[in-house]
Amino acid sequence: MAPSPTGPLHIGTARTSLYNYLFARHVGGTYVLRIEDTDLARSTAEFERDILDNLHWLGITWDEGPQHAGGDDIGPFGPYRQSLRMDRYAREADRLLQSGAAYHCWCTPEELDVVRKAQEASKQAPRYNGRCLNLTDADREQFATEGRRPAVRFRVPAETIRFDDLIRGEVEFDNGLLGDFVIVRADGVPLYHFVVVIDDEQMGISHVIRGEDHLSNTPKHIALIRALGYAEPVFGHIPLILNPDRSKMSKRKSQTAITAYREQGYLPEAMVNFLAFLGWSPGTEEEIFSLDELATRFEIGEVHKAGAVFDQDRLDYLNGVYIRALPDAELAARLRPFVPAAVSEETLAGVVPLVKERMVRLTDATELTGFLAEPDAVVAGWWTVADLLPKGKTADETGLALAAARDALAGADWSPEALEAAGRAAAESHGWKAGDFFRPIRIAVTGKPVSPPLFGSLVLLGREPSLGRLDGALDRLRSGAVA
RNA sequence: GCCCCCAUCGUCUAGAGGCCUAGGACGCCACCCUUUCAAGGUGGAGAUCACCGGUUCGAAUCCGGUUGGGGGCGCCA
Repeated sequence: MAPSPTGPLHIGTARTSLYNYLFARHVGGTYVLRIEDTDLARSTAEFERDILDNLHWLGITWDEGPQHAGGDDIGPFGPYRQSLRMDRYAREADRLLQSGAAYHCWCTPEELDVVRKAQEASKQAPRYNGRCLNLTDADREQFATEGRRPAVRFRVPAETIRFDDLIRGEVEFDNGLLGDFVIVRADGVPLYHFVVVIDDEQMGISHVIRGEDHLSNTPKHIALIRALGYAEPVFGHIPLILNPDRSKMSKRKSQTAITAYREQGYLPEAMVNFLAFLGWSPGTEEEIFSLDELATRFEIGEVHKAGAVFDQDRLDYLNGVYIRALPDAELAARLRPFVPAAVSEETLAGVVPLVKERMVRLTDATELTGFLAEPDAVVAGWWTVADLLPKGKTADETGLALAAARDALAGADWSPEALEAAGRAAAESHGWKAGDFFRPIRIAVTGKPVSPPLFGSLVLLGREPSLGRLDGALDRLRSGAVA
């Protein structure tokens, strides 16, 4: 797996990492992580940290590579950061230059841009025109005195490249259609297509599993591999994750950062399960799998060829499934970062059984437990007198009912069972349906028409605060405030 | 423009010639349960398997073409 720290861990990169992980674990191989940070201008330590942290969060572990951001490498073929391997790339570039498989190109970006624009305008394939292929020494001297620095271009042999893709089977390209591409920039920085091939060889990579967007880059890599005399790895190109409009999933149209999902309260187990099924299925009707189970079932050859739309509804459903499957104590621990600090450990433990079946994301706890953390005045601000009234009931009628409810509850033991018994008895003697009777209580205490189970909520809030909120509601009702 | 890849319900998918009058899940709708909302249960709508040819006794499954979609063609990765 070779992420580039030019942005936070992307959904697509996470899924590619996952498939690599599952494949490696399934076949008992060695999983290597390499940081592709040759683009110094865009790579940051912060993004590297985000990528490694979130990979850890998902439970994806690797055998070789930097284990933590800024940490030491593990493995015999390091360093595993490309920025630390520049001398190796320079040596290989020299070899190619020596053999004539590569040549210096003195064209400036501006000149290349002009050519490319012209090609596009005349509906031609945008490719290098080979201008620097047959330069004389005088030409080169001239360019040098102009202050130009040459880039290194690979002379792509015009031949048909065939390879057997793990997922797509036989694939064939005509490299005669390709232009010579740059492998080392004028400033000496080697480029992706070049370094990836060198590292794969030097790190003993046997299987390259990556996104389908690299399928048409593969013939370039194979040409380079042959020119360098390397062993050819096996390639597997997995389908892309798509925006709802079926284009490649992008930041512009979808939420792509794993961190964002993490911060919104998605569970890593749900994320992994969801991602694994975006492009693969075990061929049965089972759908809930842990990472380990996935690793034992996963077959790279079963991966689909077509892209898969990222369906947030399905992720939400899976997240709910995983939340409900968590033991209460475990859920409480995971909820801690998402509930206000004002909510005590005891209250949190008590609230878990009440909210467990009502959550899609961990962040839902903030909403569900707000009435426990906020002061009375804030909670009172969440509703109006009109909200209090059950359908078809007047303010006066509701005031009478709420007063009766308040008295009944005040006279009961402060336990869910006793409160419910008292509440139901009061509702019956008042002649109201339980649902109508409980509505003003619910709103007065929790501030909202939708809440966790009422009597458990009352117990969690406590007797005095609960009765206080009921009294406050009664006052507002009696003062005739119409809102 | 050129090259490559792909194509089963809205979405994720099962399906590797007869088991398919195409199965499951999400979402949607209805009902049940129910103190709200969920969760759960039951049922339902939803796919002429992109289209057209061909092979075959028989095709969603094999072959060809068409159409549609996607990806690539950077001194980004």
